[in-house]
Amino acid sequence: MQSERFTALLRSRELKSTPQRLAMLEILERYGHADIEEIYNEIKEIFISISLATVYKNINTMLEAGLIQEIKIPNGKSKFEIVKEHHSHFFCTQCNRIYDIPHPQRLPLLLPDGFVPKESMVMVTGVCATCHTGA
Amino acid sequence: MQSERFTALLRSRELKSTPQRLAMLEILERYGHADIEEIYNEIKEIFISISLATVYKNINTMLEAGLIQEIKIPNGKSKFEIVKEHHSHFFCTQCNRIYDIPHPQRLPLLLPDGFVPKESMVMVTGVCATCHTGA
DNA sequence: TGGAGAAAGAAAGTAGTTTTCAATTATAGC
DNA sequence: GCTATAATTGAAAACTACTTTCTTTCTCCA
Repeated sequence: MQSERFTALLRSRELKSTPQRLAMLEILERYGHADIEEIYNEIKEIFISISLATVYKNINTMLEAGLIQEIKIPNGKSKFEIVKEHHSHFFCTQCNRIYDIPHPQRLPLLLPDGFVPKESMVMVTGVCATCHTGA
Repeated sequence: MQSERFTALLRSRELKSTPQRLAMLEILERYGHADIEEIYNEIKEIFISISLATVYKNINTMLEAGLIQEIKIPNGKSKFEIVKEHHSHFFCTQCNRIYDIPHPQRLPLLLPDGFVPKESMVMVTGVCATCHTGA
């Protein structure tokens, strides 16, 4: 079953596997990228009395565990995604959707002497194919 | 005088040149990158009774006018900077400072068919020279 | 330099997020 | 499977960041 995977994922980071967390991960996987509001609205369909505080707490717990990551959106609310291979993001300013795009093989970065890079993030804004072809 | 420049800058975007806005621009220039709190604390030294609402309103006004821009910080508060030539950012996770770095000449991006890029942002995290050499 | 319109300041209001605490639940060990 | 323990949940209150409203003051063009 699907949730076995997420249970294993949670346990691998010493987090308890609760139905609420499993549902959140399932939603994140289905959406690809979702913000707090989207997650809360979706999960309420299953757990009618879930608290928004639980959603926030689990987001923070899973962020700290490195299970999910935050994507800061230009002039918008943060979205979250399950951590996977390193990639870049395309943000469509028309439909507000986020798309994963391959991360450039080599970012030709010119860092000043002594600067030690750890991670690089690329965010491209523009218009996606669906919006552009006027669908 | 210094403020003449900022007055011209504000007027070029049809914004009135007020002492508060001039001070904010001066602070932004001096800091390079500053968050709301830093701006507010600095400007209070000059305008003891300035309202935080004024700072927010001016930030938003100048953002909309394209005079300044927001930099979203991984796990941190947004910083603001005066708009200048396109560049990338380096965020030192040790001292929390932002550094401007040259934007890669050519970002080797692989966008799906039909996607039209408009802007690209690169954020590099790591440790800056000052922190790395243990200064 | 007078007046229209914009901006400032103060205070109240809103949104988003975190904390607290009692009750419940997951899981490791038996 | 059952139990103990520690973590998680939900509800409410609290907190922080930001915006709105309203009145007063300021900018700047005629």
